[in-house]
Amino acid sequence: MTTTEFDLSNVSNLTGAYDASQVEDPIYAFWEDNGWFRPTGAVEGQPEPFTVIMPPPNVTGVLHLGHAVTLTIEDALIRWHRMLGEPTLWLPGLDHAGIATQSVVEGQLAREGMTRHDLGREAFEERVWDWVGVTRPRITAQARRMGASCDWERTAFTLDPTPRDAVRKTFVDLFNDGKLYRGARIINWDPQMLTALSDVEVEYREEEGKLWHVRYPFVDERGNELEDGVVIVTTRPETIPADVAIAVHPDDERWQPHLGRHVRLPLRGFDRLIPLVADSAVDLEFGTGALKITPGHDQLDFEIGERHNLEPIRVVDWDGTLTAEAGLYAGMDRNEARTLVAQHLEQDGYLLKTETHIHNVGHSQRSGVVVEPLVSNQWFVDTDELAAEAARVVRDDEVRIVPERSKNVYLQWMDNIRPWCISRQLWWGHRIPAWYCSACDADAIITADDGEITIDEGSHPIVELTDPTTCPTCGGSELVQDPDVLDTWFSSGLWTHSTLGWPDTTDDLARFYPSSVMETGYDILFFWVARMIMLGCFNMGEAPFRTVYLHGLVRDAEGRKMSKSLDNVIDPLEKADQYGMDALRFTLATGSTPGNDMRLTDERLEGSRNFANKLWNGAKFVLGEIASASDRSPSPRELPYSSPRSPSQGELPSPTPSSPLQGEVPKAEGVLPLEDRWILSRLQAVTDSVDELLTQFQLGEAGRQIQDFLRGEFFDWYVEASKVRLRNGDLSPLPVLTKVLDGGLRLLHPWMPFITEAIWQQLRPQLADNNDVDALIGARYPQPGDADRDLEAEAEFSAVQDVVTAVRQVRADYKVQAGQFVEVYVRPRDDVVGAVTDSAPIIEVLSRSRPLSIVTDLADAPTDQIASAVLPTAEIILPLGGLVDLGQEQARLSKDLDNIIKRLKGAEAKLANEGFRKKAPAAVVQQAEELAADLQRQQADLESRIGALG
RNA sequence: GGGCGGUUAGCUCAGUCGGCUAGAGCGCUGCGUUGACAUCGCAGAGGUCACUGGUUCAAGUCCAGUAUCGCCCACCA
Repeated sequence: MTTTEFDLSNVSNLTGAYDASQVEDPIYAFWEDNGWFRPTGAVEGQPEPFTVIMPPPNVTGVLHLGHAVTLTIEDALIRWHRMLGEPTLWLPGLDHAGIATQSVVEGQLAREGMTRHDLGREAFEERVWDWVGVTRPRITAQARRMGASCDWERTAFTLDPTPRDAVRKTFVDLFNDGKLYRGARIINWDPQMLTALSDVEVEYREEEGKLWHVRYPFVDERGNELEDGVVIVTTRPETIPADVAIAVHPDDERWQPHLGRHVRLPLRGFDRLIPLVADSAVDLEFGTGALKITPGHDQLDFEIGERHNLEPIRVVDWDGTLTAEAGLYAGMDRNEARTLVAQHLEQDGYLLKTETHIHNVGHSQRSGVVVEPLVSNQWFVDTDELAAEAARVVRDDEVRIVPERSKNVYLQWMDNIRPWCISRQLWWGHRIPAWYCSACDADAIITADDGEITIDEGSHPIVELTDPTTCPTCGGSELVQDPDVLDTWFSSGLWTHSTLGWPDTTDDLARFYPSSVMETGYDILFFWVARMIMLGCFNMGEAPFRTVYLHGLVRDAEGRKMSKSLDNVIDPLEKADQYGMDALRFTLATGSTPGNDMRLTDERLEGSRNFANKLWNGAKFVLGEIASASDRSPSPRELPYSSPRSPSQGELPSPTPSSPLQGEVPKAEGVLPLEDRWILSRLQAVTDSVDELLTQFQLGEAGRQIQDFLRGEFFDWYVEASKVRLRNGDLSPLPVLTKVLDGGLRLLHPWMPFITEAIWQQLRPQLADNNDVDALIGARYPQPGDADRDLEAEAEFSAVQDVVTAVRQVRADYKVQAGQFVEVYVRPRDDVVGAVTDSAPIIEVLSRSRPLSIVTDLADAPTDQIASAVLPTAEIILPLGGLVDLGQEQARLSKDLDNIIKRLKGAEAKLANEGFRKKAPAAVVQQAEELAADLQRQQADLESRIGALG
């Protein structure tokens, strides 16, 4: 692959700290211009591709934190697999988002004093397309800023020709299969958007309402009202005009004698009689045990009505006002009517009681208004068989859901699924591909004054793959297309294969279906994931992805869900401007575990930014040293500590590419100093762990471990230790510095792609194997088994760290001046596993800035005016002269001793336990024995130290 | 009504297969004008792992229950 060079000189005048704004855009262009986002290694017989189909953002939206999480996680997964050398495809796209987009544009029109009806259907659609023309590039630009390494050349849109064909074919196939039908059912109606909704588009919120106790009087044979009657409770008295019965439980003894009798509607202007029927759906515990049946405005009542052949009456109109059926209440808003009806009931003596009542009220997810259950002619998908298969593939683990617990949520939903209402009375979306014959369906086709058409009951839809021109029944050629559009999730549900060319048989489809991971928020598990699995299985005969990864919601610092009304929405791009995109990504990726919500705070973002800065500066140091070494070659023993051409602060020094470091890191044990062996082994340890974690989708933990390694081990210890060797010209640490920095950058790249690439571009010429690839995005990801762990070195260096920390602690305790020369006497315990066998690393870490000398024989140590420390692997003495206070020293050591004794007791108790010795694994027992022995030695040493003080 | 999740340091959160003294960041205390970095370094303080019981040689981790906060689903009007 030919690539253009990434030139950091484009990144002008970096001063001070890492400046993400100077780096991110050029790096992104560098990747994209060099084709890194296209699937790589597209060769037959290559590893199975790793594919992610991006959840398409709403075309009119702006990128919010949910998208930011999605893009971060998917990009990290994609980059990891790309670096593993697998062919990777990340396919981006956008969703036309029917109802959401239409409501945005209608809002714009409203501000101009218009409605969509003023424009008419065609002009309105044009208007939306214009708007989409503005927003579409905006949202893709935002995704680019995130660093998303997706294949923009394959960008899909749900209204593109291929997804359109996919919708058409799916609709026809479902119809011909009998899984799609049109009919009058009770549906959720949005009286503001004036459209039907599916069940999942209704959000239930607890609200305080009123529970009215209303008496429906019995009448005698002549129709005169009697004193007694049936008392029901209702929350919606305005629907009384639509009542068709009173239902009670068949086992309810209170009402059995009255079954079959009639009561009269207790409302002014109504003398309609309705029967008392029995239905086991009635809860005899609730209220009075009697339920008014209003099939036109309640789901349960509709079902009861069907069982008793009771025709629904529609008393609430599409716009939420009352219909002519409501008599004197006609034309009133449903809430207004509710109040007035209650008032009348009270005045007329039918209202027995009013109580407050907390109940769940359904609101339209989009408009927020209270949903009205209405009987309406709509298109439905019969989901029974689709759901059974969709449940099976998850139950059989053909599709794995992460986190695992979401599997139950999914299955429970699938097992209780109801028909899916897919028609929407909107203009923006996929027009329903059904036609009606003007002749045959003349009665069903209703044309309003403004020319708009609705299709009534009893129609005969013509559903074919190509637009029909003649009626198959009468041969007539006057056909009318269904005016409605499809639920936006119908086309999104096909996304997994419509983006790959389906219904055509394409190479992409063959190669990339099913995709590897579907990553999205758990909040759209039912909306989207469930539908994709149902429709994917139906169309393709195979589940659309192997794994579903569900991430949690991003909340504000107080843990609240972000919402416009709370005015607590955090703009990810604003945060990226402030802290850098890598910092934002790292924060989002490491901020939570799969499926758990996270809070985003400035403190966390700051922490990530500081980590990026640390990395930048650490790399700057390593690169600077490489540059100096190159300038002053050949003799590494004569390396000056300072660089002759010291790079200006903040700028990454550019080592001369023509003089890379000579040689690979020596492999043979014993050749390398301890700290080299240690850091290389630790690098491998982190590599192993990260591989394991990523395989389990634990991106957060993996990212944190890499951070801990780079900061807590590489920069804090290895780089510090390396400085002595750089200064005194011993065996150069540069090969190891280079190798570990390289490894760390590779490991971190999926989380922080920009800064790692920027640094790596400068490091690349120094790498021993720099010929294979010239961008980190395509470099090989470190693998388990790349190197052997060196557990001995890890143990021994750990002892070095203990010694160094102990010396620092003593110095801090006695407030030894930073520049003050101090000797340190160390007696390593060479009889202990992991003991320090060589004092050089201690010197290297410690002597960086604090003059000291190390004497490894305690016999030579002074006995007066000393501070000391006892470690499992060594004993330490520092002659501090007048700084030492006998009482303080005694207190310090006694505290240590107390601690040791406490732990020793615990260890001994454990070992004394017969069960432990018998049942615990031998290694664990041995470990405990060694610990006890260590502690005993430390106890003895401390006691003798304390004794010497007296 | 059913289901799920959280409860670990002052705060926000990790903690993988049950196993050494339970970790990080922020905050806090002390020291530090270190030739990568003050967006920093070093050292330190700070924990009954919500509670009760159980399993186990061993429990933050597994089981049962309780409390509490949150979420999802559901045809109690």
